[in-house]
Amino acid sequence: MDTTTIIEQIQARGERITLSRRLVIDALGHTHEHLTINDIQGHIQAQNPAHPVSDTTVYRILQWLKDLGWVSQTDMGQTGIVYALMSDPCHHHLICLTCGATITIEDAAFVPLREQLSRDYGFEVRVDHMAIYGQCAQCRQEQSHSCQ
Amino acid sequence: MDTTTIIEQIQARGERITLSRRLVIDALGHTHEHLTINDIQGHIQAQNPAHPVSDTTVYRILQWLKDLGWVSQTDMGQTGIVYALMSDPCHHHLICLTCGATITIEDAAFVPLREQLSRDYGFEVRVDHMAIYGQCAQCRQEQSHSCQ
DNA sequence: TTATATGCAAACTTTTTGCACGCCC
DNA sequence: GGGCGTGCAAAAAGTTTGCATATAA
Repeated sequence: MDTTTIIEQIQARGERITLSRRLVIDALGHTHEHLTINDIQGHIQAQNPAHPVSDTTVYRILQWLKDLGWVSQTDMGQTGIVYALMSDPCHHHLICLTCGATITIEDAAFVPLREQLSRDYGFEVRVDHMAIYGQCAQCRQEQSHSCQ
Repeated sequence: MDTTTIIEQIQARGERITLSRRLVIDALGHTHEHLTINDIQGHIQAQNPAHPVSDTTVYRILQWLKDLGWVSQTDMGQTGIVYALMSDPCHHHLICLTCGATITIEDAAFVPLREQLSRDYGFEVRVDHMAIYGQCAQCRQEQSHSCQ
């Protein structure tokens, strides 16, 4: 779904669309990566230097989009907190606690878990992104060489 | 595993054990819940008012325990960041984005996922706690009553 | 004795709030 | 025109750092 469609859907719900809101949505829609506040600011700065959006407003717009269910928020640990459009194709990250590497994985791995949580608890998982911490293959190998 | 055993194991690794460190470990070991910095401070205050531990030191001790792999850190959203001993019996939380309810679930639900990530990516998940965001059964039901 | 842990104070980062002004519908 | 969104400045919350002192081994 492109950002124009998203904006139309938001408008159809009676929400007011301003230039600032459009710019934040465009920044999120421009990539499938997950963006920090700084990433969003940087993208707006690069794409539309004539209309900077203050930190305050970016925070308020992200809160509004989260409340509407259009944006997810994820704590990526060292990287900080990142945001993404829920409409993006789903993917997730494995984050290595030893070397900090992030491994992108498809959503398919989570489908069985989601089905189970829905079946057993009636709980509907509503994130387009999950961050899973642990240790990557390389670091596991290196650690096994030392006398641990 | 009780906290005495944990402390012995840490000591066996050549780490220095101080009263402050013992108190933080005791606070974490006293419950199977996940504790915020304030929870830890509060527990120390209640159990051992004669030896308060400064915020600075609690942060440093938690960082140290995380590096050693004895403590997990989880972002619980509104509740803030919580810590728990990795040796505790594993459990996880479903957090409702609508009403804020937290539902505790057993670790068993995650075993297949962990096995798959280990098999497919060589990645070893190392958390004793995962926070999963979504919407609980009751809020799903209530929302379906309105014209959404 | 000696390296390491701690407390205090201050700095720093990130996020939130109050209020006057400006803009979308 | 009226209500809602925005920017600025300041505050608040959470976390980190430097340095002198205290303590475990």
